[in-house]
Amino acid sequence: MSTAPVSPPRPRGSVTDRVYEALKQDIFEFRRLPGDRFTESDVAQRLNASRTPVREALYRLQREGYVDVLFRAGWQIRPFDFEHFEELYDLRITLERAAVHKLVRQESAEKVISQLQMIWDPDRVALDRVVGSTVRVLDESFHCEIVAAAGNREMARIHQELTERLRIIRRLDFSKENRIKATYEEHAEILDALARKRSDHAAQLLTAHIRTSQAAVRDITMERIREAAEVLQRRVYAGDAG
Amino acid sequence: MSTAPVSPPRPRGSVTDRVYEALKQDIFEFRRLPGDRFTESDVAQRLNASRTPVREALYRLQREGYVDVLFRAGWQIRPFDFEHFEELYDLRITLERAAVHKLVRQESAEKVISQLQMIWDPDRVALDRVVGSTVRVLDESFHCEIVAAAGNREMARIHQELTERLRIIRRLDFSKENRIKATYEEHAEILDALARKRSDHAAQLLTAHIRTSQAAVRDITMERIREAAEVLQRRVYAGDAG
DNA sequence: AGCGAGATTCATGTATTCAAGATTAAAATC
DNA sequence: GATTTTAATCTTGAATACATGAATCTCGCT
Repeated sequence: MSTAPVSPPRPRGSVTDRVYEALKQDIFEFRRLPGDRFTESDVAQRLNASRTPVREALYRLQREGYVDVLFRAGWQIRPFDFEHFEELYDLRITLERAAVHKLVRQESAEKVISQLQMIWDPDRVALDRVVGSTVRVLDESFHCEIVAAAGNREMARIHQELTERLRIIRRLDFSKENRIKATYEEHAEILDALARKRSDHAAQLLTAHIRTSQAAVRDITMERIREAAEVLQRRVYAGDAG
Repeated sequence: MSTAPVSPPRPRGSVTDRVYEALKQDIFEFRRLPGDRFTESDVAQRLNASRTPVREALYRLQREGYVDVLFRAGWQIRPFDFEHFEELYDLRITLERAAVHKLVRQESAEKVISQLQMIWDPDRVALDRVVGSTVRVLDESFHCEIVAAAGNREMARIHQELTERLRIIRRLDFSKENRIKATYEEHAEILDALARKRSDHAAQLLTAHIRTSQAAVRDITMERIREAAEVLQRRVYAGDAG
């Protein structure tokens, strides 16, 4: 017993992975809307796969909270539940606050912090040229790297999952330039506090930073969902629906 | 769109669920040891099922961190990684501390706290008659209910998962009577602090409580695993192995 | 005996088929 | 016309069959 693993893990290019990513994109791009119902065979046919990998992908998405299975009656995109998103944000704050406090006690902290400071120096960046989608990716990695650097792998994993689940609404935050500018400034402040080992202050700034983003997103989301629904509706009436 | 779900969720008695529970029990009871390798067909034959539900159960267990799939080379019980358990404990502390601070601000707090106080009053319980396995269940629900009462469902869900994953080693904590007595006293103290809305104090007590349990478990676990391994070995030599 | 090439076995990943019951539509009745 | 009954359809859950490639074993060779 206790033989070490010898072969590589599941290959990246599996059908299951492809279906999983495609479905997730569909949900993220609002091509499937909260409440929409569909069947496994539907998805299988659309994505040129059999039901087996489709089912595996759907179960993964179910565990991650994106879809629900209705016993012998198809699947459903989990309806938007804003209270739930609020709770996700809350949990994110809890985790990142804890991470900050852990981080200042790690030896590797300085290195990570100074690396992040290179990226988030508002003076070195042409703020009016920054693209929103890029900032979203950078913002995600800012928060994830802070948590990862705290040294608790499980915490980092949960936080990573949270980030994925919040992505669907968080990216709306970077559609306005003032939010982009604010993000740079706030990140710089947080890093400054971290560099000085002022973990309490850093945690406080981080909390405010996330809360701001949370509030901004809350304002925008409903509007966007309604827009997407209208576009789809129009497509349906024009006879262009699948 | 937006049709409400009409049929009940997946029935409890599904083959997948049965296989899932059986495998988890095997792992918890040390009938399958960390490092052990096995195949899907093995499990299917043993549990009288086809490979399909076995695979679904295994993937669930994989996501929860109990097993690994080796590409085209079978499955493996994830080797014991004590650092990882330490991290799980750490995360548990983080979540429960946050929950305590949230809890004192909830209106429903008083009710939950006084209910728990009924259970964990050391004066009302014949401590020498308490059974370890019962205390473990009660202890789990003590911590879970505090987190649940804080009002963040996602936090409660993650905490619940943590509890499950730690169960395999946590139950070893209640095999000695002094730990049982200490558990009652510490829980009572925590509840007292909560009732007085001293969340800082409660968080501090809770942290110490969990750390104690963590240390006690750390001492016992290795010994137990070795014992289980010896028993199995003996069975193998006696020709009684499956 | 030690070693290596090739065939074979066996593993998971995927596709297909079968089963049971929920949904839906039609038909029959009041 | 409204409502109940019934039959056809459709859905997921589970079992089985097939494909692909890794691991292993055999057999011949040095």
